[in-house]
Amino acid sequence: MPKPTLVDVAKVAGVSAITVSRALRSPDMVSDSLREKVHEAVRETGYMPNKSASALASNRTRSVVVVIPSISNNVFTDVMAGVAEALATAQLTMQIGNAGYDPEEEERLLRSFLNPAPHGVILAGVEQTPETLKMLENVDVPVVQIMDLDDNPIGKIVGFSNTDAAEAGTRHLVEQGYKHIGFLGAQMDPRSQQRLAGFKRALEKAGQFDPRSTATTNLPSDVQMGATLLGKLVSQYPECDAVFCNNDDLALGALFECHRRGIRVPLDFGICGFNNLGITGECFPSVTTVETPRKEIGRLAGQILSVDASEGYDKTIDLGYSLVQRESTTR
Amino acid sequence: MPKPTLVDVAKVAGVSAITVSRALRSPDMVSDSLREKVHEAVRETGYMPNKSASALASNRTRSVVVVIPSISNNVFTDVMAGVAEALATAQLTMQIGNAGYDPEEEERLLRSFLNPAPHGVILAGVEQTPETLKMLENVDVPVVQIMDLDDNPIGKIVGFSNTDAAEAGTRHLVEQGYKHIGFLGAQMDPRSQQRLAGFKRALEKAGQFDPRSTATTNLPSDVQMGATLLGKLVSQYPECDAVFCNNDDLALGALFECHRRGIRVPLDFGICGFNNLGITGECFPSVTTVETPRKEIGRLAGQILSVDASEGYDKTIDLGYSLVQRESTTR
DNA sequence: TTGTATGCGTTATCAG
DNA sequence: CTGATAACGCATACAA
Repeated sequence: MPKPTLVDVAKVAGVSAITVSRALRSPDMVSDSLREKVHEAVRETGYMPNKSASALASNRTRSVVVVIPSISNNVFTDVMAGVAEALATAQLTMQIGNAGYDPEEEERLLRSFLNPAPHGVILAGVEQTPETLKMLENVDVPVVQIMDLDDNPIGKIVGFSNTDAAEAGTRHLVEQGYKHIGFLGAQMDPRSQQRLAGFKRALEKAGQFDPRSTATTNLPSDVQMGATLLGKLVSQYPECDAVFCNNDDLALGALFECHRRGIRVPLDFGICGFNNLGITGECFPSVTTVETPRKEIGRLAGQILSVDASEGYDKTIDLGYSLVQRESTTR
Repeated sequence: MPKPTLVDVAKVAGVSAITVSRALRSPDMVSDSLREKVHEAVRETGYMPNKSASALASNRTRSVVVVIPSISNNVFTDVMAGVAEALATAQLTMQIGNAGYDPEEEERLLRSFLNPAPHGVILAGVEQTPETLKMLENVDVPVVQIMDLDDNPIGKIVGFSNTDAAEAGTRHLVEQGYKHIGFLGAQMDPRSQQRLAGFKRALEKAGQFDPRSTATTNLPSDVQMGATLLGKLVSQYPECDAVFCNNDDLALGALFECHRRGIRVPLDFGICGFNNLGITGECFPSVTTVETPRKEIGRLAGQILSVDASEGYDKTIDLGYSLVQRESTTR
């Protein structure tokens, strides 16, 4: 008996196909006795629902599309883990798209993922192309944006203020008595730009901003780039005695470069990272960083899309951030 | 005109629906003139194929299922990136499952992913449950196993010898003159066990194996665990003057712990990691490691599943490994 | 609460 | 090379 279908199960249970369908999807629309019979028949036949047929008939899939900027960035794998966790309890699956920090690619991916309509969509940030917005509207699918805040999200948005978070990290360096603080940034996407703005704001408030203080690139962010950018920074801004880094990768690279150059951290030079990606807490010296609730963001986004009526949630949800002070800024 | 279908396109092109279908899927079954007309009509209408309908009718999807042991392990995100790259050119998508190093969970995931049948399946290692094997056989879907080697793969297998790779790393430590070499291992899955076997083999060949030399745990592998395990190792094996680590995370943790304890690397203590995850090349001192061709493995697995007849490929493909010597073992 | 009829958009099959 | 017709397995709308 190859691949039992609803009809096969129905025959075994002595009911109609639609009753089986209902017993599985909306158990309380079916009487207790029939529900029991149906479940029994399902077990007996080894029935597995055919997702394509279901999607075709209902014009909806049971999967949530998650389009992230980078699959090799641990920030987003943490988010994905959170999403997966939330979706699992609702019997939903996750369809991942890797947009490579490119809104056009995001659009292309969505175009291919939107037919038939998925159960929901999770997107990073608020920089969707106009075409993307139109598509999303046409399909009428619930959307959750993440990793940022906005007063007018497509659907809902859950994240934190990148500007405020970066300001807090920078302010911490100021409070520790560093006088010439620089900024390291790679992969300068919109949220990175916001962090740069937060950095500037903190220094301007402290009256310490110097135009030579930022070293950035649009190349991908990694440890090596952190070392490179630190070199660039100290050569263009020799008085520099601390850095706020856009990302923990860069902070580690900066730390290692300091080791190589014999610069003492935190005594001569302070380092603050961003995200709290784990390793910053273990290296020597350990690195101060701004922790972001990545997994929690993913989980909440997944949760919102799991429930039928997401009306219980605010349209903008700020999950905040927190400063994790460690050795690299404690002198 | 909401959601144009094949029929809509067919009307515009003045042909039948099935011709449109063919023009898109098997262009050379259709005359040049009609093919042109069809493509024109597709553009005009903005047609996007409905995957559910296609899957239902053909009983095959256009997506490749990839079940990996951990989504937060960069080893596997590198693999995924490779797979995605290969599939993109063949208009295939990737469906990811996160099995958490649990064959039973792998089985559950596959069960839900196998109806309707995907275009192909990629699995890590060779430790599938008997039920998984049976399911795979019933569905008759092409399977590629990765990250290991085996003479009797389910379908094809592309990877490298974990045993040989670990032996090479350990032998390198021997050759550098270290006399009391230990092993650090977390998340002791089957491939980790193979590496442990390779470690032992190298030391036995050198006549240096000591039963106190291994510190392992089944807890997840991360930098912190590397530090913990190093502590355990030196307390149970005080003469220890080098470690081969099952993973770069552990190697970094060991390195940082050496810093904290004032143990000089590489002078007093040698460290060799596994995988070459990038950061090992940037830290201070940089860490020797055994490089594994993760992305290439993913890419090749994706490629094999992209072509109709994968007969051009051997059933077992060994992509090898290579030792990357750095400062942590160079004295 | 349960069942009947019908259609979802595509592809397989078989004719022409 | 092209087309007509019939599935594919399930869910929606309505009826009972």
